[in-house]
Amino acid sequence: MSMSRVSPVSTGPVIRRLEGLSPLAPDELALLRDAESSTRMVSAHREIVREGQRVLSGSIILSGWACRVRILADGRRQILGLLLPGDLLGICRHHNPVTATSVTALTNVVLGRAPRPPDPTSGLAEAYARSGVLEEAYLYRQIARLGRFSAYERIIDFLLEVRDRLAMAGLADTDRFPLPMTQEALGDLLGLTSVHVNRTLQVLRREGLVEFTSSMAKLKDVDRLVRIVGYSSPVISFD
Amino acid sequence: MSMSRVSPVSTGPVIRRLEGLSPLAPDELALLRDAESSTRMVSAHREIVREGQRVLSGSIILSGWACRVRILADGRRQILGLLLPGDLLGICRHHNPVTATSVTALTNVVLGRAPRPPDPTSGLAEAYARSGVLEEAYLYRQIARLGRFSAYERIIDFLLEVRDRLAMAGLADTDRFPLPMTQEALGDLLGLTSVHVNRTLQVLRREGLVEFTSSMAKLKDVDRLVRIVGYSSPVISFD
DNA sequence: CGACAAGTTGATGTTACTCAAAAGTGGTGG
DNA sequence: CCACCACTTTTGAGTAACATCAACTTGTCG
Repeated sequence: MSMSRVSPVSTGPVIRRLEGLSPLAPDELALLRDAESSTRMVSAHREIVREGQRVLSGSIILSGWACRVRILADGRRQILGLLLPGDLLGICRHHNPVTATSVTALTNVVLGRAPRPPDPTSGLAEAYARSGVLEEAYLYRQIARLGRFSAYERIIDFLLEVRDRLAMAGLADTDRFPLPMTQEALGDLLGLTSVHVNRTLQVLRREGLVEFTSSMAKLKDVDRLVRIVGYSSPVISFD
Repeated sequence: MSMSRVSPVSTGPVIRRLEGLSPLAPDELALLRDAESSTRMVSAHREIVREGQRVLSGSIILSGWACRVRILADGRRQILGLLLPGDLLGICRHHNPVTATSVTALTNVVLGRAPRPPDPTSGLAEAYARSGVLEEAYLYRQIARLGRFSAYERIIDFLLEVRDRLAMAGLADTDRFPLPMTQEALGDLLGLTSVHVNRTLQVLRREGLVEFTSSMAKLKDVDRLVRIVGYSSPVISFD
């Protein structure tokens, strides 16, 4: 990835993120801007797609947070992964007609229709492919988190991942970013109870590692957090 | 999927599995049989690919068990997912050059070169695509297992998944199938210590739910096991 | 037979869950 | 503006699940 490209200040999260994944031609940028004109709104807690439903067309998250979720027979809930602004949803990697998971809005969400790439070698197609690779990487990270991390580590690792992901869409400072999730939802994501999330967050605050104010998280010592969990950003390619 | 197709008795696990995913033309079957002639052997505990390596070409597992694995900085190990006979490995969904995870042989493994599908609409391409969808479904299941299941439930759910997957390759009876993993490895997969795996297996045996003999598992009451964890096989499509 | 890996057992410690209630927060309508 | 409501966060006390440590036993294979 070129390090010298300067992004214009005014682009939205979608273009920001996808252009960060692969350089886009002017006509592809135009396609993406079109996507932002035909939108679908989903309010918080509503379902976006239901597990087992046929996939009709791909979408992009223009704003808001959503999650893939699985509800167990006895009501337990596991959030499998997050979908943040600029993330893609329902991009058929061939023609798999059925969704493997339900997707639910965590906040109010605005969806756009993901434009079909002009051809398979276009920058947009490449960006979609890399987005898919990243999504897979987040799943692997989530598995390692749940399997081998303590509550304390899970929360730190999660915060660092979210910061990284939001930064790709231009939505995070180096140390501050929105975190519009209840402690209940955090528990469902990290395999914990909301009570234990609460207590662990208190520890992190008391240690001066993080701060939370009105749906914003602030990481007060990123280096230390990174060292605690051995965090590293996923590598996509060496091009 | 057609229910009336009768598989020949003598096909290997690869053809058995892929043909179950999508009907294959005679020339595609020939390609797969070729794959079984140029093989690579990897002995147990050896690495098959290393995280961050460039992906050269896709492989198929002809025999043996492997796993995607992540090692944490302090040596903790998490097995992210299993790769069983007939499973694909390193199929580029576009040209993602880098592996997201290491893959290690759990037993001696024989790999074949995955033939390139004649064209994107061929049965083989469809089978590869569905195999990818399944792999994703197993990741989601693994997340839910680690996040919301007890040790007892994790083991049951895992056994049912393995039985399903091996059955697709013709390697499982309804109630009996190979399970060539140490309790240590099971722990690394299910986010538990080997000691706790051992104790939980004892409970399952005492309850008459499962039996283990020389690397084979026998499920003695599948219905009850299915009900305990609310198990259901992943749905691929409605074609 | 010997050696090494795998499985088993016991005692103890820690992490995280459960249940229940209190305190804080934000939105809505009178 | 205030009263009310639902939701979220916080706190406390007790408990269950799982980890840790260390030893011992069993199996496997040269």
